[in-house]
This record gives sequence, C-alpha cells and structure tokens, in this order.
Amino acid sequence: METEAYGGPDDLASHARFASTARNSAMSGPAGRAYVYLVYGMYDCLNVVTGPQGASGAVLIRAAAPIAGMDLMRAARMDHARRRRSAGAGGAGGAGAAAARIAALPDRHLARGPGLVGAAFGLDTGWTGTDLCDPASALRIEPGPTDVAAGEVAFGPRVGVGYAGPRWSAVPWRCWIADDPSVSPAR
DNA sequence: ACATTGATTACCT
DNA sequence: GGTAATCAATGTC
Repeated sequence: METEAYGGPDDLASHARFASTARNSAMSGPAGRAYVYLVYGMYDCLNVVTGPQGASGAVLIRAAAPIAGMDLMRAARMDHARRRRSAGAGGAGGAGAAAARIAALPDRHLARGPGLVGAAFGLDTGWTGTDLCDPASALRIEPGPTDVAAGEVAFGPRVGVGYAGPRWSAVPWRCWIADDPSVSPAR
C-alpha cells in the first residue's frame, strides 16, 4: 500500500490551494470521508479526508494490495478499460488486448497506482462524501489482517507535483510499505 | 518516449 | 454566459 498526504491552502500541490469549491469542499469537511476526483480526464483517485473540521487535508491512496474480491476488481478494471476505449483513449491499442493484459495481471498489481485504485473499486466522483468510518458504507476503512511495523514504512517525496515548486515537491509526504509489490512503479 | 482525456478552474465579456 | 488553460496518470508504441 502507498499513500500521499496533501495539506491545506499552503500546500501548492493540494487541491485545497484553490478557493473552496464544489469539487474540493469535501477536503475541508469532516475527517474520515472520501474525496474522489477525476485526474487527466480518465482516472478517478481516492482520497481520505483528514485533519480537524474546517482545516483542509487529505490522503491520496496511491496503491493498494488486494486481500479479497480480486475477481470483482479485475472485472471493474476491464469495465474501465472498455469505457476508455469507447472514448478512444490510451494510445492506439484495442480493448481486447487491454482485457487480456488485465486478465494476466497478478492480484497484487490490480490497484498498483492511484488511478488504478479508483478503477479497481469502480469509483467515480459520486463517491465523494462517503463516510469511510461507517461500517454500513459500501466503501469503508477496516483494520488489515496484519499490523505493519514502523520500520517497514518508507517515506519519500510526492510524485508528479513538480509544478508546486521545490518547497512542496521535496517534502517527504509519500509513504509506502517497504518491499510491498503493490506500490506503484518508481518515477 | 508519446499520445490520450474531460472535469474543473480562472479569466474574460 | 462562454472560453482557454490546467492536471495527484496510464497504456501503447
């Protein structure tokens, strides 16, 4: 698993750098809610709202290691690929080739990237506001099967935030479980 | 290495 | 009210 933290208006890499709007208002709402946004017009990214009420903050889920429901995740990934093809995206490849690739994907790669987490869970921006702490929610946070030792967590600079300037692109707010094969490839 | 995508924001009238 | 510029990425070449 792999995450990235995003701060409030001071953080130039955060959506909170904009004035409060319909899209990012969830970031300043109650903690523990979902904030799903569309990036590059194709990929839905899942964030967990953090911090006290009124302060903006969120944690982007960059990658996840599936522990159950891999067949459903695989099916969701194929749906996503099919929709992209009908819009004509992703280079010149065909949907059949994409489906074959997804079928051959190891379980641990089903959600290996921020956009892929959204695709594997079938998320879209409509999930924004879902209470991730409510056991009745279809999307929620639960304790994992094993604890992670502090020494297994690695920290590094965030990905793809060069536009925010050196001060914010260098801050080590990306964290992941060391040696976890589900983390997204290095960039 | 390169092409693809559309919601969202900021700016203009 | 309408338009241009922006982007926390992936997949195929």
